[in-house]
Amino acid sequence: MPPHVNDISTHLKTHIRQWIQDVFSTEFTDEIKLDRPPNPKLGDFAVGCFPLAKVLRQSPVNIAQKLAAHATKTNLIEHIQATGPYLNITLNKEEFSRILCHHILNESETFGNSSLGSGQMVMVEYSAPNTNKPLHLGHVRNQLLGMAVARLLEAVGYRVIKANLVNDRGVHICKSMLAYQRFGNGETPKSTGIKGDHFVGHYYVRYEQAQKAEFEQWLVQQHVEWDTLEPHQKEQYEAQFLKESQWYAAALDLLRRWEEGDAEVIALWQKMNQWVYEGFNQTYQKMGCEFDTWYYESDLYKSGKELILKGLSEGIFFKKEDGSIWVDLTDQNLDEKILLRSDGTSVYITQDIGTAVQKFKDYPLTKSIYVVGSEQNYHFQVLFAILKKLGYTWADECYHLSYGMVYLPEGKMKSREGKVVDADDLMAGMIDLAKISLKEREEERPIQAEELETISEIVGLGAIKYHILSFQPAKDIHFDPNKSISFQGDTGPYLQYAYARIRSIFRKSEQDNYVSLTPEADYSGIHHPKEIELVRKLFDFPEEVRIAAETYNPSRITTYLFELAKAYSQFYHACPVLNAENDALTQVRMVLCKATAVTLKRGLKLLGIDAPERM
RNA sequence: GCGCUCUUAGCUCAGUCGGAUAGAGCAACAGCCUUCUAAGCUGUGGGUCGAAGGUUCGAAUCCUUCAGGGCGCGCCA
Repeated sequence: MPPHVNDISTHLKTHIRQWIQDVFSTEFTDEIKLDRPPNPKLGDFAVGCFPLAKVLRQSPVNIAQKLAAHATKTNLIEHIQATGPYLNITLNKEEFSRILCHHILNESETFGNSSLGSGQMVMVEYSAPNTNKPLHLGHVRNQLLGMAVARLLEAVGYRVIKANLVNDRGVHICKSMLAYQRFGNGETPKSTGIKGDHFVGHYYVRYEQAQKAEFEQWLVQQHVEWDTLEPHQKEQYEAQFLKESQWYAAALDLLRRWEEGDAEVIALWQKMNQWVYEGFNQTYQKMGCEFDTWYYESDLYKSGKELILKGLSEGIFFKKEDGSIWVDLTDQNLDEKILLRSDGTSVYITQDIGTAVQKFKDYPLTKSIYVVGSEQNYHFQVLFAILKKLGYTWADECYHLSYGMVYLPEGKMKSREGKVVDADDLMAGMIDLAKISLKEREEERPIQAEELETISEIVGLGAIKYHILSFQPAKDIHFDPNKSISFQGDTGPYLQYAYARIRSIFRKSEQDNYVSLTPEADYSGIHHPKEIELVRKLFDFPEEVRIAAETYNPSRITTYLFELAKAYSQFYHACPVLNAENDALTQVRMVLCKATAVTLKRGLKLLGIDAPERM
């Protein structure tokens, strides 16, 4: 085998730089961007000469022509052509595919990985559930995003700490506890056969119902016609009611006793939270969520107070007449924000300040990422600004990975009103649909009962995960449970199907040599446009992983994988593998198939999606 | 009212540093299973990139204004 180029893009960029040096006697130090020409006939790569035009004070068309006239071929570079302001480069397909396939098959599980983040540790905080109700579609988005970003960062070399910050205290937790005290009759998840988080969530709903009934009765006593009120009047009445509500008072009393350490209340709290964790863990396991460390608000809710007092003594914060402590962020286009109440107790952001500091004490982090919905954009601006004022230089390395709201056809999800898509229901529903689809195909593709279960789970979950992750994080999702997720077209199962077809080819080959197949082959047979398009797509994967990781955007990967699977499906249709014209062509197409399978599996893995051996 | 954000085909979404003719999927219509899985492939129709200005050789992309949607503006979390 002739000596070959290790890194195709480095080879191209080095040569392009050399040509620029030769023709214009100028060293071009900026990044050279390799694009793809709009029409494959123009070449495999394109370089726009616009950045050069500025430096050289010549038209990009001229530059492209001069470079093309001077450019020299190599083993890899077959043809260079100027088309308008673009320098189009056509590679020798035998070399291109040979180098690439060797690389992919040798790398295998690590294809696409890089070392951008080596030596750096980053924390990704995600999920952040409340322990009074089950996980819903909003958590699903959060968790899929958190896991995908964690995996992407690992792929580019970061050491990643996945953290869960559990909201396990507060009046909302006490509400479900109170309802359980009053209606529970000693029932347990075990005695009722209900998953623990749903069991507790049921009592939270019972509380809300009871308080709502009390409210309606109260309105009658007040002689108020609710429907005729203006919004601000409604707010006034609601506030007034909360002061008089027996139910709310009882919940607050439980909270007070919890904070005092009342043994009976603590025991109940621990028992009910334990039920919830058991339920959450089932959901986490099914979704593929993992955590390296857990933070609990019950441990942290008083933290941050000392930091505020220290900041006060240093003149960073100020005290108002009533004794409350504030920070003035108006110089940063933000407002004044309260940090400690007049009675000296913490507010939400006080605790977040303490927790942020704690994370950096616990781990030598270089980055700290918060996966939290866009409704808290302002909160995090304020939080990071305060940390910076306190003098923490790492405040600049804190990043709010904000994601858009999830809307149902009837509007925003409201858990208090039961207007949610439950995470467990969603997954079970999609798995059922996948099972139905598999059964419909049972005649052509017989399937055993056990395999039916595992494959429908892989496919159903794949459909959800792909769909949710295919949106850019910042964008809102309008989700229709009945219509949004399908198994056809631009979907998770489409990618899984491409993978399953490859595995099927290997099973049908003389001996299933998927594992043992080496990249040794005669690549001179590669010439079909669909083969070449597939090779081009495979080449793009590492760059896509890099961009997705740097921008915390898994939807780059969904888009890429769909294009890869589409290129493969077209190849599959046009280019017989086992029935190719000759054995050498079969061999090299097998290599292409394996390279595709490796890449698909690796890409799906980054998204937390499994690749089924058959479907 | 103030701040942030979004608006691309009937629907759901891509579109990298401003660059070649704005792309997919779904839905609709027309084809393809005696060849490796038809959850697939091929083809057709479908666009004033919310509107108007501006910057630029060049704007879906940057700036301004406007319209419409969303989120936030608690001694809540």
